Amino acid sequence: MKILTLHVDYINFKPLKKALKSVEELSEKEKKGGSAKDALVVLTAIEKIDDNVKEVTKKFIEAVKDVASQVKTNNIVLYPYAHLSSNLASPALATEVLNNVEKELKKDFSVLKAPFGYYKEFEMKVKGHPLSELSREIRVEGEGKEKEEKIDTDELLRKMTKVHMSAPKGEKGLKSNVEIGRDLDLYIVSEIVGKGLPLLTPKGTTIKREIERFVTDEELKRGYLHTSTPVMASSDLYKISGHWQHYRDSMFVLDVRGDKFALRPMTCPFQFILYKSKPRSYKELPIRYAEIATLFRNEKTGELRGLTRIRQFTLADAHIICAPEQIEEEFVQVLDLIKYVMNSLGVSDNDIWYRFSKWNPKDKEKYIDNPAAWESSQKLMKKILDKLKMKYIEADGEAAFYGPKLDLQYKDVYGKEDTLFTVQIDFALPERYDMTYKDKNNKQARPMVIHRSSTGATERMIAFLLERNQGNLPVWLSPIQVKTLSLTERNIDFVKKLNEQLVKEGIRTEIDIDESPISGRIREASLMKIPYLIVIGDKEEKEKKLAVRDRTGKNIVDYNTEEFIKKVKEEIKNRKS
RNA sequence: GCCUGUGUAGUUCAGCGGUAGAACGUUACCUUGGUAAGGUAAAGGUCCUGAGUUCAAUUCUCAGCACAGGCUCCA
Repeated sequence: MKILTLHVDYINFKPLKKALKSVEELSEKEKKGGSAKDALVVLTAIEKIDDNVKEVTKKFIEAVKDVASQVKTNNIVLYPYAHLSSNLASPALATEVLNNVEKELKKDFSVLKAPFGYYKEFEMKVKGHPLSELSREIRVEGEGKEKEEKIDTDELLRKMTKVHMSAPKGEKGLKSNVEIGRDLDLYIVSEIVGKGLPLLTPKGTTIKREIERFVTDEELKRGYLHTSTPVMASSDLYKISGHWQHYRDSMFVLDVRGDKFALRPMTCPFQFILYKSKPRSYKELPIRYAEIATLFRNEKTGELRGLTRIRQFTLADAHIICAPEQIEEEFVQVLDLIKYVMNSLGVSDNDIWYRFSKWNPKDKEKYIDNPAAWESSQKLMKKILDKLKMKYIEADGEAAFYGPKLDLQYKDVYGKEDTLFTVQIDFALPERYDMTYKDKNNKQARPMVIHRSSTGATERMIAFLLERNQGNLPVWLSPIQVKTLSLTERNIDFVKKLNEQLVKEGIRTEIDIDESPISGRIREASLMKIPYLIVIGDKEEKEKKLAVRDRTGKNIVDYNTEEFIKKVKEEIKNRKS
């Protein structure tokens, strides 16, 4: 990076036209240009090698602070000035550095930034004292030619095996999902992978898969159409909805050969594109698009926790596009689905409460400015809730930026509140995306959209279930459903054969043919919260009976093999909790 | 992002200004048992990383990284 600092009596500038195609449009305020008095103008050229944004920013701030303190000014004008270098950075990198630098400078100075990527007219009067004109070259150490990246394989390998799974006990000594996840071998957090990116083990993955299979099958029965859309898209896609403007800071932005892309933080626009791919008739509505969607949100570091708040997560997401007169019925249907899902997963009404999340008319920044639409959609939601005689609390300022929400809230073992499910009525995005259909009178009409999740984020749901049940998952969700243990060496063959039979029936199993005493092995299996343990000794082999121990340890019952298989399969099928 | 705490064996943790310990787990051998811990032995460590103080740092100081809790936020 090269900078030229000028201490001026005044500077005036005004953008005239774009110098770069890919550059963002200016706000009305920015179009008018800017001016400052008694300021330090920092003409700045960002170069290709400035890709270590953090370090470059740090050095830049140091340099500017140094000069500013010498010339005794608190006003900084950050002025992108390409002409200082012949080795310029990509516009994306330059923008990133400039934004970052601006943010940091604002902590200590009054900062004015001239727009990047525009031809600008400007005039200024430089004071002329010895320190009024200075140039600096900002280099991060080890950069440039010497920047052969040194890879310390040993260090990286050490980091790779470094697992952090320690957490305090919650209220009443309950274990958190982190502790349970560690003890039951469900997931790990590896330092080398990165923050908020847990790795599910085969056992953890089993739980996730079962939940997602269940909800997919149920949605298909209820008329949802499942889609499969990309996990990234050009930033333009998110600009239409306003997500880019609202949430840019918590999106993962990528430079794809000079174009700006982002990993998707939500599914809406993708499914809207599918809707818009051809003209729609009222006869097609409602269209219910669903997707088990992998989403990415660059949450702030302090917000990340266990499986409840992570940077990549999976949402059983859906968007119901319907005519305004259908919205009430669809909303009711969504609630019915959620109730069904809750029931199947063993989430009771005592675990959660309903929050009717409304906008805050005073917060113009956060919410789309359309008071009439807000009032009418909130009224509609309230009407539905009251009609269903639901108990809920009202919360101002908790709505999405595009519409009111019904959130199902829960508390984790630490007593912290979080959202498990959410249903949102959206009046705004259909308009922004210009979604239409032909109504009965062959007139263009505007649909409404319900955004909803049927299990919430799968990872968070798993965390909730683990904490709620302290690891004792219902049989259908248990990673291992039946474990068979041999009492002596003589029983190993029988155990193996029995296990094969169980596996063929679609039961998830493990065997333990260890030669240590049975009590220790029972203990080990109990700690893993396996629903059924079968011990096979000579007696069982002879009598062709299975000695089955349930998770409570209180009942040890003899079954014949067929009976037992039937029992377990039925429990799985009925999702008995 | 802010505040607080933590980082030592695969895991959970103890410990200490003079380069380390337990339990569980792992492996081997012994043990052939009846529903929550059978015995013995061995292997396993850059005490998170970097800088500073010091004759000497895993230990003290600072910075960074990661994890956890609280705040804030959550499309």
